[in-house]
Amino acid sequence: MLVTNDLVDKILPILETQKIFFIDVETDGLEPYYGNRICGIGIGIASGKTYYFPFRHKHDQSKNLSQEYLKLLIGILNDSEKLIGYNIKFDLHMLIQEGLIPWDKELVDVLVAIRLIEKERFPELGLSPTIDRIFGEGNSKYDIETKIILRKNKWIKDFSMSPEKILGPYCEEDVMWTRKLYIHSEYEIKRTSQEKIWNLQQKLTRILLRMEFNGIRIDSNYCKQALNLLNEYKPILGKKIFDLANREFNILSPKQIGEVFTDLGISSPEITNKGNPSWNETALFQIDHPLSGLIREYRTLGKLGSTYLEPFVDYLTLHGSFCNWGTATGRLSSRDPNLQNIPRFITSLSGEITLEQSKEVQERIEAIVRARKGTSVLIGGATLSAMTGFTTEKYYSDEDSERISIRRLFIPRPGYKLISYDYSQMEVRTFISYFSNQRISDLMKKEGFDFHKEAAKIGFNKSGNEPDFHFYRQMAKAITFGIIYGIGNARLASQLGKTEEEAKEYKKAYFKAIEGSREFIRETTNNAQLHGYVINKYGRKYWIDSGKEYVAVNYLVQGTSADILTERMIALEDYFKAVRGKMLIQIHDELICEVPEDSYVEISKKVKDILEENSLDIPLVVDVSLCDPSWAHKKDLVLI
DNA sequence: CCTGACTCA
DNA sequence: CATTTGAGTCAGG
Repeated sequence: MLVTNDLVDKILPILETQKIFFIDVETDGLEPYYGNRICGIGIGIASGKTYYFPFRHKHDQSKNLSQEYLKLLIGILNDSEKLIGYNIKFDLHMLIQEGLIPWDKELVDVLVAIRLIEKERFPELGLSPTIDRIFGEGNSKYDIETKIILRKNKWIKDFSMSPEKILGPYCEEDVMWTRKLYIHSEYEIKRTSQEKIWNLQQKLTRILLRMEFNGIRIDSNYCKQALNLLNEYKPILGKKIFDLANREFNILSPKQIGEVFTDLGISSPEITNKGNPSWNETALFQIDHPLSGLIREYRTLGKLGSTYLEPFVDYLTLHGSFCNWGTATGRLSSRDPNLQNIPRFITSLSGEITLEQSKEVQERIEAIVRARKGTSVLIGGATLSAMTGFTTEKYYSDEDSERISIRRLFIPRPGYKLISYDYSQMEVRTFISYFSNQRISDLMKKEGFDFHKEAAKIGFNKSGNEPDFHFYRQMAKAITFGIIYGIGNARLASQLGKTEEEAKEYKKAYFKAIEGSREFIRETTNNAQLHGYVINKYGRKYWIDSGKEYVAVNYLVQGTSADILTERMIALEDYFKAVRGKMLIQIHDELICEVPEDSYVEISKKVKDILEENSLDIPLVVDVSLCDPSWAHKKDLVLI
């Protein structure tokens, strides 16, 4: 029902009697924190009745309800107990701009429920494709027809341009279908015994809403400074490349890079997934020509600028969005911007050749070289320039004006400290928990326990003091991740820099050392084959295609880890409410938070305890670091 | 193995 | 001519 000025006084009292609402808002754009606003609100109630309240349609403003009524409606929503919507965080951010206070309400995202019950992972997760899948093709006709009208009239980028007569019924259909999907998914979740995981996911929605609402502060001065530095240096580097190549070309185009190298008589040592010559980092590492190092450098700078500096330069606070739907395993994903892949390394602009590098950088290079041992031309000092034509490093210092750290952009609000809480070797611990290896479980309770070191000791019969022990630790580490990721023997071998036969031998020794691991993997794969699904420790069900059973172990380990963190974030919510702490970013096994600076040490002690506790009884260890004054300055925080 | 963003063609 | 699409690359776990 389209709510008009003569109806509104009769309808609001009906809504006042309700505690649960289905909601869908229409807006003039997608960015609630950068000026976009609601033009109308769709509301559904338990009986199935739906209403559309137009407030800011530009087409015929006489049909809009006054701002007084908007306030009254928000008041009614504020008195409710439960709000249900499809991709509900978007609607809530918009409603927050109008005064909605959702922080103690039950918030239900029907999209999240749908993802738990659909066997297949469909790429189309919008409301209309979903109702077609679940209730039959053709049910979303209203959506297609409305979108055609909107597009034809150029209203598609700003729905508020359209008349309420068009958008109202459309919005009400959305609300109606949201309700139907909700009823359906409630039933299906019970039928597939996923109540536990659904309960966690539901609570997580409110936490993610809060994180997105909080946002994270950006040091825009540093951002501008870094961008200037980059823009000064990039043309110089470009010119160097053109001089060496004896021509101008688009350095970011793999195709054109290929042409340049072909003309120099150099062919690619790698191929892409589609079988074309590849010019990625691994390939360039193996090419003994000064161009390859410079191209790698140019690409890194390009990425830094276009992905991590330019998009942030006009903002003081970044409000990304975290999705608790969409991933195969139950992890979160992050977008607009993606805050889960902010570079850890620091990029040096001077083009210097640095031989002394941090352990982390060394390992990175070693891994690449090892992967191509035998075919690599990377032997001896002559090729070092290709390898280290530029450097990336781990530690940032303010004095160094020739280096750029993206994490340096991220700072706390005034009055707060930025703290990072990191799970130590979380996936490994989850992996071990699947086959109750008591001996390792006991060791894992100790602070600073290094699983890879231990695996190398017992797997390869080492004491830990051998000169080549580092090598064996790397082997053990590669095998552990290889197993968790479900990679085949061939890829493991290439990663180890060994033949397939040798890799198998290493794996055998490993399985023998880590008692129970082989049986766990075998059983999991068998279950996937037998039933077509596996179930993780929280009851999350993963449907697995025949022939892809090797993903099952990864799904269980990655998914259970993700669900542990979800459970712990829920546990943190109440405590943070009491002490004014804020969760800002989750990166799978790490939580970046803002904590009041006057008591950050005491609070962090408690947070560590909360995060280490868990209902699965896995011995988890959380490392706490202070990021002061920025994320780039991350340092261990000793808590006594 | 699980992601998302950007660029080119 | 503008917009969409697939491939390639690379940032994180």
